[in-house]
Amino acid sequence: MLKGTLEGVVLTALSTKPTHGYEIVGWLRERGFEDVAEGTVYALLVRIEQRGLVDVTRVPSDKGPSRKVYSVNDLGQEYINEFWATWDTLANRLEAINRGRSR
Amino acid sequence: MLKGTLEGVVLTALSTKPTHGYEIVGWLRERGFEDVAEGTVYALLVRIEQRGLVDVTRVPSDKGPSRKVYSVNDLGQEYINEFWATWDTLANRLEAINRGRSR
DNA sequence: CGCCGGTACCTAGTTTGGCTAAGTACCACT
DNA sequence: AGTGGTACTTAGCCAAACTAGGTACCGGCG
Repeated sequence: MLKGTLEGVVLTALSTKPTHGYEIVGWLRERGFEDVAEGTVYALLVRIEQRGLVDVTRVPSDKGPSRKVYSVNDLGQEYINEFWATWDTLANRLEAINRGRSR
Repeated sequence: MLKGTLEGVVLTALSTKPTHGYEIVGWLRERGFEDVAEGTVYALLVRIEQRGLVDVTRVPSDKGPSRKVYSVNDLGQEYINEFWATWDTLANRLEAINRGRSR
């Protein structure tokens, strides 16, 4: 059911604080997305990079291999705004249906 | 972004009133899902039937070919409950992230 | 020194569930 | 006979999740 929302979520995370994939995974876990696979996140990051929604810089780490730090650019910010707008209308529609259902 | 939610929505619709595919499409259109393709709905109906979430009866129509009327069974109702539960937690998580984002 | 665990990233292949774009067929009405 | 609304079906595509690995860097420990 998550489909499509993960991208918006990750971009939103990156917009408040540019960071790298491994940390994003941890950030997601803290927010209830426990069973999002690492591979999913990395694939997603590749995708948003290819679409030009984020800028990337390599940053060395003292605890392991160098990190790819992603930061949201203008196009990405635009995407984020649209994402939350569509999320909002979808949530409203669903809420209306949920209220009307028989329980 | 709709992915996965359509099923729950359609099943919920069917749980309040058993009906056929063509009417479901209209029902969806009235509730903001204007651009859900007919093919999508019929494919979805086949899916939920194969999973045993609905029972089907053929009902003749005086305006066209006979209708396949779907009604939600116990298993389907269970699915609906789970669907709204997961939707709820997802919506809460998203809302929390949305509140926290920089605008 | 070697290896283990944590950090960090990447890939191939599959499944799911949308989409388009057709086609079929029934019926009423003109 | 043809048109338009009703009603269902199918084949094939694509995005985005998933599984299930692999690679590599680093510090610390025996």
